[in-house]
Amino acid sequence: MHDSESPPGRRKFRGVDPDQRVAQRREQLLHAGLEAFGTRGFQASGVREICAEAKLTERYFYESFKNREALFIAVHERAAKQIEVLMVEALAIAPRNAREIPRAALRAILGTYRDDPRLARVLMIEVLRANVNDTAFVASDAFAQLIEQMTLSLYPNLTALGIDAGLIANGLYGSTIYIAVRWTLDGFKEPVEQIVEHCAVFYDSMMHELAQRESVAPPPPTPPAPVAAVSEKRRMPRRKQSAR
Amino acid sequence: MHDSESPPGRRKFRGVDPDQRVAQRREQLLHAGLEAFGTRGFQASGVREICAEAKLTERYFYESFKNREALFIAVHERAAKQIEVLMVEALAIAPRNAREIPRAALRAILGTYRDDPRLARVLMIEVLRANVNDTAFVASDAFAQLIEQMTLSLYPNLTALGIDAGLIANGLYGSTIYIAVRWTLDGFKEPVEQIVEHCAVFYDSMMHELAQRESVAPPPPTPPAPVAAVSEKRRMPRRKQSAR
DNA sequence: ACATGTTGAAAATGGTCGTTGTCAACAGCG
DNA sequence: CGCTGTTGACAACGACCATTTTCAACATGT
Repeated sequence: MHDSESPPGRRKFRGVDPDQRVAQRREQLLHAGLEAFGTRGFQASGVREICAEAKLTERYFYESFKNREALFIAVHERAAKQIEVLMVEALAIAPRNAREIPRAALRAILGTYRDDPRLARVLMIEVLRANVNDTAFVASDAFAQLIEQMTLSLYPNLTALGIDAGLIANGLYGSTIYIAVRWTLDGFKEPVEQIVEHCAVFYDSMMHELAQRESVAPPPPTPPAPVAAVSEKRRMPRRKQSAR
Repeated sequence: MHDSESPPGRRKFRGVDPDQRVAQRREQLLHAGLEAFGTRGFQASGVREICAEAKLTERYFYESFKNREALFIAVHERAAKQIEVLMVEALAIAPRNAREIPRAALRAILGTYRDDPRLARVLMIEVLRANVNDTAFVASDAFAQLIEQMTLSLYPNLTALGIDAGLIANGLYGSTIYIAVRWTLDGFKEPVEQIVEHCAVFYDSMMHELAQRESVAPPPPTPPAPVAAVSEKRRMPRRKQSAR
């Protein structure tokens, strides 16, 4: 530890200045982390291994990340962001009805998982193994948010029926995750479209079920209503991240 | 390590002979393991800690278990067996129809989880963190088996519709797990019956959806048919446990 | 060229865990 | 009683890993 006195005399190195070099190393570590966590898993990926893969030494690891978990969180965040962007793009050009919206989102997500299984593993499997937060199970990513938003906008008076839209969204999320994980662990044998359709059965059937329950209950029936547009990302932290 | 020559002079101790003493210590370790894994989690439970809780020393740990994972597997197996027995008992006295069968099973399982949250944590959460098997996600316990069996007996010609009953069962399983985990992490605030009903929505809606799809497809329609009795435990290892 | 920032390689530190061993006190049993 | 199995408490060893530190070689720019 140096004194925090003298201006730390920053200097370029091979044409790039310190901040850029740090960012570059951080990038290498993120790549290596995705590769390691996404193929060998969190537990099996030691810091040394990751550094070797990044062609860096441990010193630079701790330059950018507090510890291994911090790297995992960063890798996970980037992967989640990537998936979210792809999903939102797919939804933007999808027909705005209750049948196509889930299918568009599922196609985007599942297709991405098949194209890069490391994302599938990091986002669905390893996230549960790292001590990231106890609530990784709970609807907390963009996909789950969308489900709840969609459910609520389709059937705004579910609560009058004694149904908690959050729980339903969580269950739908779980059904998708479990099917997707099984597909992943099986090595993506079936075509994407088949998995999409199997996942979509849950969304279709839930929509029908909820529509029917509404139709035999108090408020005015709302038949095959078009779902509300997927507007801006309305991030509402459903649950506090357990502060490590 | 002794010579394996002389009959190792076994002797009683406080009225019990060696085998019983070993079994008794194993029992203590299983109890301590459930307590440790079920409250603090797998990662946070070291061998020394578990031994202290069992009021035994490490020597006796390795007498009964090869390592910490082996203990976890044993704890998990016992918990799974316990849940399975309770579920089968509940099903035995439940009305044999598609509405009550899932509810009876869900009531038994969720009630047990609320009465002993350690079981919930070990069976749903920690099992994914221990290196037990990669396929903990995949339908592999008695509950998931029941789901698939029930689905298939209700709608034997799903395959003709291009629907894989195994995937559907896996998805139903996932929806239940995710709802149950959320309930668990929330501290079991809602009453059991409310969670049962939310989980049951998925089973109800799936039954309706599949019935409708069958009715508009080739084979003869089979309206609200009674589900086949839950006969003997037909254990068919769906997937090989990753060895080691 | 010289002082200093920067890098790569690797050693040092500290902790945990699996595993084995030591030792004194105690219990069964001839 | 006295021999030996048995127990409990705990030290000891080696391995592994995360994290920190050292050090010599190299790059920069003045």
